[in-house]
Formats: sequence, structure tokens, C-alpha cells
Amino acid sequence: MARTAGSDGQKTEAAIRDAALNLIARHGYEAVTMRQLGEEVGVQAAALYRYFPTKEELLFDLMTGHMEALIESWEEARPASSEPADRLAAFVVNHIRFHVERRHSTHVNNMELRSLSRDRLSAILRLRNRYEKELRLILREGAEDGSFRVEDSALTAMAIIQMITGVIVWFRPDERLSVDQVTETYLAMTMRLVGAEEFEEKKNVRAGAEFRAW
Amino acid sequence: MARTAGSDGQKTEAAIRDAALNLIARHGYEAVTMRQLGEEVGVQAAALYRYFPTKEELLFDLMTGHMEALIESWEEARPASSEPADRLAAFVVNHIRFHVERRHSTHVNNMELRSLSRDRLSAILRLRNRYEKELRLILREGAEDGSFRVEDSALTAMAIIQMITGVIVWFRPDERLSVDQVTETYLAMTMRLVGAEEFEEKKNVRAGAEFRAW
DNA sequence: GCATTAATAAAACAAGCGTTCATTTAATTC
DNA sequence: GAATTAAATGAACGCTTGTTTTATTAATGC
Repeated sequence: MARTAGSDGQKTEAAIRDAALNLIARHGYEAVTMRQLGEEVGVQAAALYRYFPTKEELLFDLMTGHMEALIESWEEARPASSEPADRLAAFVVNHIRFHVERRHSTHVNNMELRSLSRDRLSAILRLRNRYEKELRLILREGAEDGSFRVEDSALTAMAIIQMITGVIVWFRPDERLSVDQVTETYLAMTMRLVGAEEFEEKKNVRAGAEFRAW
Repeated sequence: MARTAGSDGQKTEAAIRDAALNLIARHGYEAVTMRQLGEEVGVQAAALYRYFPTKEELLFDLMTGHMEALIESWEEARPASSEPADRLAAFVVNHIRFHVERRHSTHVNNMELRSLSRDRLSAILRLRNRYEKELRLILREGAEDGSFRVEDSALTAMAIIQMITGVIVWFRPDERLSVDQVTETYLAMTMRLVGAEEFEEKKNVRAGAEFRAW
């Protein structure tokens, strides 16, 4: 046998990415074999090499795609407001939504940096830094204009990112907590963490009695 | 050759644990080979099997050791005070100190859960839960007696743990930030996060002018 | 100082790894 | 409808993996 009926390169490539994210997120990059990945896609291992030259290149492709999508998602979500509190709120909400929607991809990006070669690693770190810079800027400006209380904007940025990315480690939407509820709570915690004390009350005024402490 | 001059089982075993933590933290469990580990210890790969029956058992031993040491460290650090704010502060300080002192061990415990078999995994998760329960209790009691503002104690516990464990991902003591400074800042952020507003002022009163916003 | 035990080396095991290659079949083009 | 291109197969390559076996040496107990 060789080419199979109904086969389509574009679909296969997408299926490879999808299966790779699933498998790597669950078992780790090193533990996933090309044969295993091929089986998940429904293809021989050799066929994978039509689409990705090496296993590591596939990993790099997945991670780059994730970071670029994250940056793009923030560029679209970034609010018109110049108020630090509004911008921070938008950042947190967008970040959580993005990562909850892409658990596998996020796991891969957080866990598999060490499997990249030096050059590819620093390419990913550059993208990361570009994203994190956005948060540091918000924090710095909020600290300067007095709306936030922040000891060290770089440190606080890391703390916030760890906290809000950590959602995907434990959270699964269930009967007790929905994505919106979790997002709302993380937002409130973040605002208190940076000492933006009036934020919630102002929001409550705007939104009427909609906010409830469940 | 066979037994080498000056060889000592206890020293070898400790050296294996040490080398394994280092290698696994840096390259990941799957990527580390028994031959590589043997070389790091200064011993043939086969000699490792005198001390650990399988590679996975070695991993499990490392992870169990880490969790038991963490639980023990908290039992010793737990303060006499019944004030939720004091207990939370002690928890955060102890947690950060412990994890900064054991970066490698922490990395292994955070990253390699997926390499454990079902039974061994749930044994580690039981230890984890025992530890996290301590934080949840502090938060619940603080929320009940009005000293904290916490929307959901389980969720907040996870958020805090993600945040304060995340220190080890980015932090290296340097000329800009010392361990104590970082700990102090994380503590302040945690206290604001749970809405323990008076904590810092009270502490300042106790400690005089020692606290400074650097 | 002899027997025993602990610690290791060295070699071998079967299985599995990422990757390459020649080939075959399906779809597309003209 | 023949020629071309795209997509995939199946076998093989050389190497590495975790682990086992066997043999040998050093330390220990009496």
C-alpha cells in the first residue's frame, strides 16, 4: 500500500499538530515516539517526515505557534483605555481565556522548553519576553500614577503570570466552578495583589448588582 | 575490575539521589539515561540497580522524599499563633525558603508526575493534598473570622501555591534581589491577595522601620 | 587469615528509538 | 488517458534504551 484514498496533506498536517499536542501534553516530549504519534494520526511514522523534518522541529513549530497566537490574541484584546486597572483587567481576562482554551498547547510550552536546542530555545524566550513586557509595562505605569501598589514590577509580573497560568494545572470546568467564575475570582485576586483597591467597587457601580460573591 | 577501593554503599546511594535530581531537573526524567546517571555518579549503570530496582522507582523515591521533607518542614515551622494572618505568613515564608533551597527537587516534583505509574502517582498526590489542606484551612478560618477576604478557599489556595512555587522558575539570587527581599515581596503580595489589609502595618509597628519598599 | 558479604565492572539482552530509502498508490494536470 | 505530482507505505539502518547476568574485587566479622 502507499497513498491512501481521500488523503489530504493539509488535513494530515493539522492532524499531526493536534495529535502531537495531545500526546506531548500528556506524556511529555521525550516519552512520545514518532511511531506512537503516527498511530494516533492514523499514518506510518515515516509519513510524519513529509511535514516536519525532525521531531524537535515539530516541537518547535508547536511552541512557536502557541506563542504567536498568544501575542496576537493580546493585540486584539488590548483595550482602548489607558487606565492601568482596565488594561490589567483585560490582560488577566484574556490570558486566562486563552490558556484555558488551549490547555494542551500551554502544557507543552511550559514543560518542554528544555527539549529545545539553544537557538530554538532563545527564539521562544524572545517571544515570551515580548508578551511579558506588556504586563510589566502596565504594572509600571500603574505604580507610577499611583493606581497600583507594586514593590517590583518585574517580580510582580512573574508572580501574576505564574498565578493566572496555573489555572490550567488544576481547573476543569464542572458543576462547582465555571470558567467565568474562575476568571472573575482570579481577576479580583490580581487586583487586590497589586493594591488596586477601588477597582472592584467601581466595577460594581458600573455593572450594577451583577457581581456576586458566590 | 569489580568493587573499587574506598567504595561505600551509603555514599553511593546519596550520590545517586543527588546526581539524579540534578540531571532530571535539567533534562527531564525521560531524557536522562541510566548510563548518563552512572557516569555522573562515577559508576557503571548496572551498579545503580543495587540501590534502586528500576528507573521509575528511583524517581518515585526522589519525589516521595521531597514531599515528606516539605510536610515535615511545615510541621516544624507552623507557628504557635492561631491568628490566620500569622499562620499564612509563616506558611508563605516557609514554602518559599524550602523551595528555593531545593530547586532541583522542586522541578522534578512539578514536572515528572506524568512519568509515574497510577499507584505511585496517587501516592504523591495524597502527600500533596495533605500539604495543601493546611493552606486551605488557614484560608477558610481567616475568611470565617473576617481577617481575610477570600472568594473560594480551594481556588485561592491553588493560586497562592502556584504563585509562590513559581519563584524557582525565574528567580536566581543576584545583586538586584536577595532571597529575603523576594520572600518579603511575595509575602506582601499574598497578604494583599487575601485582603489581609492591616497585616503590613501591624508588622511595621512590630518591626519598627525595618520594612522598606526597595 | 579465612569466610562472607557488599559493591562494582563488564558484557550481553531484547526491545525500541529517530530517521532514511525505495517503492507504490491516489489525485491532478494537460 | 497518459504523465506528473502528492501522499503514504513498509522495510531497514545504526544506535540507544532499561535491565539482567556473571564474574571479580574490597571490606567486614570471627
